[in-house]
Amino acid sequence: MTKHQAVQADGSPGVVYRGIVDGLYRGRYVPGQRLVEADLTRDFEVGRGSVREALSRLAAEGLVTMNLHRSAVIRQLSRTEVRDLVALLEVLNGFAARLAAERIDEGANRKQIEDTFSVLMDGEVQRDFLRFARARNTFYRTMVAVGANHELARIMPRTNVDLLRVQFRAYQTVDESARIEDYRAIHDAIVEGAGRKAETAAKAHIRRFGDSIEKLPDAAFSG
Amino acid sequence: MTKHQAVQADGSPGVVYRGIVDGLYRGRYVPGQRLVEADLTRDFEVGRGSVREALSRLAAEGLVTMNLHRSAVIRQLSRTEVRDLVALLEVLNGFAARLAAERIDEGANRKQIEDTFSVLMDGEVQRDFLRFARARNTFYRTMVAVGANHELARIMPRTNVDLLRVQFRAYQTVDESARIEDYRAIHDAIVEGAGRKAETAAKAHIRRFGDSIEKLPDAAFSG
DNA sequence: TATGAAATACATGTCGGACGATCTTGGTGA
DNA sequence: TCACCAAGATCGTCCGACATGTATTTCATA
Repeated sequence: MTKHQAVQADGSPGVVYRGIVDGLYRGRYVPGQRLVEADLTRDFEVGRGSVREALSRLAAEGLVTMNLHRSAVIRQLSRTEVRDLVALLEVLNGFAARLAAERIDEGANRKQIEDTFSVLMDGEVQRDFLRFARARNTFYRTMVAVGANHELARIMPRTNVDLLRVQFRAYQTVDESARIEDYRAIHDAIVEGAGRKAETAAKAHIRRFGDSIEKLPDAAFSG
Repeated sequence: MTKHQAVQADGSPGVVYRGIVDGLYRGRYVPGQRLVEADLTRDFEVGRGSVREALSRLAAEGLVTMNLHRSAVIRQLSRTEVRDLVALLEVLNGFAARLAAERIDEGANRKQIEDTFSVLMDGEVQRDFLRFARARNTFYRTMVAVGANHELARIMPRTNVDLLRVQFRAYQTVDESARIEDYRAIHDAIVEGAGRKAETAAKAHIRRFGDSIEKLPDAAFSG
């Protein structure tokens, strides 16, 4: 009698994990919100153990913070944390872009980059926050995959870009067209195989993004 | 009756976690070795839940790999993985060194750097593998702490430097004195407040380390 | 003797319940 | 008003059970 689990490909913790990340993007969860284990157990219909495992994975990635004997909370970045994160992302994305450029001629890399990029440039996609966010994530993920540095791939998801995105979604951070141009510059440098140039372009993009966030009012940040 | 847990500062999972990392350095565990949950439960006298949590933390940091329905295994790096890791460390350590240099004049930073560095330079410490490993970890940790980028601090431990160290312990990788000189160069640049220089020195050190590892025989790697 | 499939052993994935520890909150008395 | 204590909320941890999947051994058969 399998009244018990109908194991997903990734298992129960994965269900919870993805459910929360997805809920974040959909606005079901917002930064600062508490995540009580018992509630999640009920909502996702899994054991508390699985919930706890999902939470600790999220905590490891910095998406939630777990305070001892107090419920987990969706993390809300302070000004300093955002600055730190952006500085780190500048370095990492620069590295990723450089690697991708250096390996653009191997296997199906070029095609993959161009395919995901073309989705990103689709006018219809750009108009839908959710679809665009997904397309952008895919593009970045492809960039990392093409770079083929497994350790970087292991580390990247643990930089809470998702959090950044969600936290500042309400604010029109960068002027749309400028952002698109940034992506194009990165893409062009990569397919051109120009490592140095790709690195610079990626870094510049992140820096611009950081600058625009600096200008936001305090209300956009935590404590 | 508290026959139950005598909660450590960090809790049962922490005990297991530290026990394993420590066991790694002490040679109790070696790369490739299987970690059976039941055994760990017995050895550390904690519940299986705690063991599992410790294992997933270790897996998140890349120290062990967990295959579905098969026991966890202490990770053994292949040549490619080592190359990838070294390349990433070069970027990250360079970043850390630069930040540290830029902030050397704030608070007690200078003193902290010099203190931990002097331990590293102690002749007696250098002769003891375990003590030296600890001193080096402390120095790097201090460097990151001084740099004061919280996100970097969050990411760094997740780069399995420990694994690198242990896996190649048997081989005399770099000539001792050269290595010491590298550290000195990094230190000097940092206390000098020369960000660029510190970054270059740190990167150069990692690259030299990587080069020396490239020369090792296949037996030192997995698959 | 070689071989392939079934039976078995082993270990993990997940659930549910239980209980102590600790933080928060709200009420109570000086 | 304020220190203090009781109650509630939640987490940290342990235990036992069973399903699920992998590895190994056994054994009938060619």
